[in-house]
Amino acid sequence: MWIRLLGVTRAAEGELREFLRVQHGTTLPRFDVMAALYRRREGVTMSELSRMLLVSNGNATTVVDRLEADGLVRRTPSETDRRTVFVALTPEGLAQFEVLAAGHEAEVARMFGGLSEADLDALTDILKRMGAA
Amino acid sequence: MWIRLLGVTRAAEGELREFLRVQHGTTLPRFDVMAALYRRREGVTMSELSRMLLVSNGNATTVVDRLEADGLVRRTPSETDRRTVFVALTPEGLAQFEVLAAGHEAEVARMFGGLSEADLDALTDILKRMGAA
DNA sequence: CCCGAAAATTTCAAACTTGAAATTGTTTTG
DNA sequence: CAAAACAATTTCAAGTTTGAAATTTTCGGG
Repeated sequence: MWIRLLGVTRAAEGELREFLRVQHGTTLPRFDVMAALYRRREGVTMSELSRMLLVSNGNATTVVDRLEADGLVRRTPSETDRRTVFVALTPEGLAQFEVLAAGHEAEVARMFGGLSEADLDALTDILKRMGAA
Repeated sequence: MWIRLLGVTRAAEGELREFLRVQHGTTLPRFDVMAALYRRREGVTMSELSRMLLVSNGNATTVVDRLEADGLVRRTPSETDRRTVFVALTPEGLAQFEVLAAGHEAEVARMFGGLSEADLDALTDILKRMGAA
């Protein structure tokens, strides 16, 4: 079961990676960061970001560094705690992400188009319980 | 659904990575390669290996390079086609993998212990159909 | 107030990963 | 047969990822 889960996930990730690269000239980690920042429009701290994406702090730092250099993301120091930094999408980042997201959505739908509603529901339900454990 | 699938898989991968690192001083990619070679005891070509693991050829090369340097894996040139190379576990690799595999098995069982037999069957069934698509 | 523990982030070295290009070898076809 | 197409592997540069160490800052107890 675990082998199969890993296989399906890796194959899907590979297709998404390919899609983002060929159609949009970007990468999966960049997309992941932008998606997290899109869901939390008001901005998140670096720690929150790495927890959301299940990656290390150091990793979040380098991806954000690159996005910031490209003007898609902005760092804002906290007023109340000089250790923390808030990260948020810039207007350019927001605009670019909305294009990406539409394509991404369609690509995911295409990849899992073969599944019935019942399968999707059953799968979501089981995964929810797995995540809770 | 996709988000949840990715989340569950990443979390499980993270736990396995941690387990392999702390308990056995090795890494997930090394384990993956050794597991593939264990399943195909007679040896596989580099191309087969990267197809089995869903990674690029270049990636397979570097992981095998390291395992070979550690004496866990052996490269043997093909007699009939001078382009291809067969990779297989050495006796040391085999012995080490059997220890790793026992721990890995227990760790996977522990991680997914909360699921019922019915859930496991349903999940396996759906994943099987997804993989076929 | 001050010191040590804890927290947030960055830095760093090492490993992993990708995709493209280069290398070498095989096969097909004109 | 020779040239072109195809195949297997490695090399390479760039990016990703990790976990540990370093840095800076906050916070709590003495």
